[in-house]
Amino acid sequence: MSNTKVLPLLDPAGQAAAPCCPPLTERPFSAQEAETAARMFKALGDPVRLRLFSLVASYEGGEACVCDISDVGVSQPTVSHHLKKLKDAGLLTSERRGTWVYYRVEPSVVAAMGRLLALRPAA
Amino acid sequence: MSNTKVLPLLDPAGQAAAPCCPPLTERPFSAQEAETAARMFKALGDPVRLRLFSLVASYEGGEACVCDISDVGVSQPTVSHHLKKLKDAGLLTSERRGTWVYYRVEPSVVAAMGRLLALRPAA
DNA sequence: CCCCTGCTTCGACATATGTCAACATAGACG
DNA sequence: CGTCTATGTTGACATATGTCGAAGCAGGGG
Repeated sequence: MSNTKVLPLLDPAGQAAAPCCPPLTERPFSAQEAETAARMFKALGDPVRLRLFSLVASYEGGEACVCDISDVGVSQPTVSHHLKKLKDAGLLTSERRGTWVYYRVEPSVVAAMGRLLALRPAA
Repeated sequence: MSNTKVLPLLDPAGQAAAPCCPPLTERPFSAQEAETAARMFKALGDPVRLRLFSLVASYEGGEACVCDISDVGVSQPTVSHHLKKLKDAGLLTSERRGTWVYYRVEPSVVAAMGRLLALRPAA
């Protein structure tokens, strides 16, 4: 269960890993920043994708093959389609090992989304 | 007239806004949890809405009237339409004061989204 | 009282999206 | 090779979404 690296989420210094955007409260987003960030949020803006994503994220070992997470109430091609969207958005990565394809979460991108949502401390 | 719904995300009693869902990594989302959370992410999944949201979030005093943030490249009715979506998702609140309508961020909902994106420290 | 300004709602439209069945591809294993 | 299993791709289709112009509503001054 132990692991090797500290996730960038907890790093107080600005991370170069996920370049997209500053916190929402810091300044208005430019059109291009908004375009980039919206793509990530849109990827999580579907119930089926969100379930698939949480299935991968919470799976033992931090990765899951498609066969492990296909039971979300839609057909197999649809699962594949959604996984591709999550991958295109940078939220998941995939790797084929033998017969199966394993998906895992891309921590830096998720951490960037989290930082983007940070609000100002005290109002 | 339209299918405007009561906000499902805000508990009228508890301001503490029951965070809809556990962190993504804790366990797989149920269908209903995914439905609820996806609505929030979807609201931020459009570039124009994200710009409007960051405009409000970063505006001096924590609030902005529509006239202050209408310059995002779409028509004024479209701005109003997007603000309504953000409001329906529970991300913004609005208040009319005289001639102008002011929007501000609902911090508890944004915070809940942030918590949802938290990754495990070492997994 | 009437009209002007700020904002929302309506109606219409083009495009994007989610979904499935059918087909295609990639390895594994006889 | 042939075939089986696990995934991905294609094509089609219904629905959702983003957008605009026009019209409606609410307050504030003249």
